[in-house]
Order: sequence, then C-alpha cells, then structure tokens
Amino acid sequence: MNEYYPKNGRVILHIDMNSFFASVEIADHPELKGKPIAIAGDPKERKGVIVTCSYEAREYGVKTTMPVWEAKKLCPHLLIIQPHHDRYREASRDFFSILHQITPLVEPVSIDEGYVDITEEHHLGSPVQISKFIQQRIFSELSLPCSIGIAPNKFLAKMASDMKKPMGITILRKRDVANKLWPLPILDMHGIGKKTAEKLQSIHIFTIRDLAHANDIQLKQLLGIRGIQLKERANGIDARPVDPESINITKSIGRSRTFPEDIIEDHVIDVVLQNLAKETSLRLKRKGYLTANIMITIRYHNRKTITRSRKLHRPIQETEELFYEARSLFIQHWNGNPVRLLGVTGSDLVEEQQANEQLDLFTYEEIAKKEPLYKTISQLRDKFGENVIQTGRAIKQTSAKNKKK
DNA sequence: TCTGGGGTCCTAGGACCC
DNA sequence: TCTGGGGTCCTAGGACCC
Repeated sequence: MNEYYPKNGRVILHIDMNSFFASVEIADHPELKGKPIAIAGDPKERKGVIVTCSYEAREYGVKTTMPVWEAKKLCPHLLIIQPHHDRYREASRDFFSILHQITPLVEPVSIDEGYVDITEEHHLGSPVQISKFIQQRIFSELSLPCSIGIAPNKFLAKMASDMKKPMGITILRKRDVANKLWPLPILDMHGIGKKTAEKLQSIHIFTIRDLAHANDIQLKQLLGIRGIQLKERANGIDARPVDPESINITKSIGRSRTFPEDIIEDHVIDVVLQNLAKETSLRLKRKGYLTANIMITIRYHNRKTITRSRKLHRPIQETEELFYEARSLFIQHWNGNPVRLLGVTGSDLVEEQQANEQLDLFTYEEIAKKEPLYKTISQLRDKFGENVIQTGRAIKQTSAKNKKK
C-alpha cells in the first residue's frame, strides 16, 4: 500500500456538504431532482435573496446572495423554496454524528462543513478509503452529496474540498501545492475577499503563486500581520489544530432585522428594539450566557452602517435590561435619518455559573460603596456575617482567573 | 425592483496606569 | 522633575465566511 500516509505530520479532512439546503430539499422531495431550485426568503419582506441553489440553477448563473428577481431573470423557471431551518439542523446533526463515529477530533465550522483529524486512524484504512467510506455513508444514509479534501493541514484541506464538486475527493499534498494551488487566482483563496484581492492586485499579485513569492515587507505594509499569514498559507503552511471545542466557545449572540420599508417613528423603533431584545434574551438563556457588553447596529437608507457598544458594569440576560441598554444606546447615537436595519448583540459573554461569582463581586462592591468605613473583609464580616467571607473568596477567585487569561 | 442574517477575527486610536 | 515607553482596556469599524 503506497497510499498517502506521511510518517510525521497530520492528515486532515475537510468535508463540505454540496449546496446543503438545496440538497436537503431534494432529499426530502425527490421530484425536485434535476430541476433548478433555490432556497430564498420571502421577497415581500425584502428578504428575497438566494441562500443556496442547486447545480442546475447555477448553470444559469444563479448565485448565493443574488436577489430573487435577478435570479428569475436569469432562470425564469427557477423554483423558489422557503427555507426549513429545523430540517437543515437535523440533517446537520446526522452528518456530524457520522463523522463522530470515525473520531472525536471533529471541528464543525458551520452547519454544513467541518474538519476531521484522522492522523491516528491508520487502522481504519488509508485516508482515501476513510474519505470514500464517509462520503458513501452520508450519501446512502442521508441522500446528501459532499466533497472531501485530504491534506496535511486545515487550509490545504479546505482548498482541496473546493476543487472537485459535487461528490469529489481531492488530495492536496505539500508537493502538489505548486501544481494545483499556485495557478489559482487569489480570489479563490480561502480568507481573501474582494477588498484584499484588490489591494494585492495593486502590487501585481494576481495568483496564489504570486502571493507565495511576494515580498514580506511589502505584504506587511499592505495588509499587516495578516499579509504574512496569507503568504504562509499560499506556501502550504498552516499549523492550526483541529479543535472540537471551538464550537462551544461563543463570543457573541445577537439578532438583527432588515425592514421591508425604512422606519423612522420612535414608537415603531421601540417595538422593534423590544423584539430584538426579547429574541436576543431568549438565545442567551438557551445557550446559558449573560452578556456584559451590549452593541447595537443601525443601518441607514443609504446602507451606511454603524455599530455602537457599551460595556456594562454587570452581566445581564433579561429582555427588559437588554432593551433598556439598547434603547439608550440608540437614543444617544441615532442621527434621526430613516433606518433600514436594526440589530442588538451581546458580546462579552459570561457563562451563567461564572456570572454568579461576578454577581458576588458586584454585591461586595456595592456594600463597600455604601459602607465605606468597612473596607476589609474582616470588618465586613463583623458587620454582615459569614456570607461576606464567601463573597470575598469569590472575588479573589474571579480576579485570579481573569489575570490568568 | 438592489443587495439577509448569523457570526469571527483583526486593527487602530485614545485613555489610563505603571 | 522630566521624559519615554510598554501594556491593557475600551470602542468603532473593516473584512471575511457560510
């Protein structure tokens, strides 16, 4: 067996479900097979953009984020399907549970893609055999197509899974980089979008090969640290580990809404903010978080978008509190022009349990403020009893932990 | 007939402290 | 006393991804 299994170094798979939402719809409604279909929101609510579409629709030039009317112009018999998010989540769970049967080293990236580290799984077969096995199981059990990239790191695996669609399996070894990766335009590189591509083109970098050979100083000047990192990636270097925990670490939770028409009346804005606060509160509670930082987003008629945030002196979770903070930020920063979108986001998330400790800290500070004469824990204990000692411990633990980070 | 919604990461400047 | 500089926190915004 001369199959690819390097003695040292890792073997990483990137698995990418092909046009996931559309594929789930086709799996559930086989009569849609072979037809151009697209998943999109309700055009009447100005949510009419294409979220995903089938390969048949792509042949007409239909693309993600395209407004429905534009897609219909390109493909008049395009079938528009309203999204069924619960169903997609269910299919996603099934997909990841198949991956978990290979190894626990699975890092979900989004609802329809993830990395798997199979370095230690020799006993299951070669990487290609394992990939075929995964692909077949997903297809036979869920009727869903996927593409798989096999590589020594995450970046190359991601680029590889993109090379053959649908139902492709692509190996991208370090030694393949010059042939398979370098000829691609920089815009095809994961991590490079329109803006960065334009900047790079201004210094005559057009392909990944150009980037791989670019001048460090020039790159750093143009893109900062990120420029150096992109060059490394272009040379096939990427040390990021596959981290199964990354999905459990949430940094922010929020809700935003674009309106069918611009809004400007105070009472309408209040109702909207109230609703956004309510939905944000619900999601915070569902995930077990409080937030110590509240951020609002305002998009005006001309699409100019601003964000304004404020750190809170204690973490909050309740609708009324979120609404109060969001509303006061809005009043403080709104320029009075018609508003197209509003958003409410919590961004310094604290786990519920940890929040209780910090609540103790808060209590202590409040007591200390009200009772300035009782400055030490022992003085406080004399006045308020044993509870304050507990509170004092909580403070020390919390601040020690924070320092560690 | 313009262009959704949920996120993450990075940068930069000012304030503040040591 | 003068001066510089580093580190960290906070806020705003940009870019990117799915």
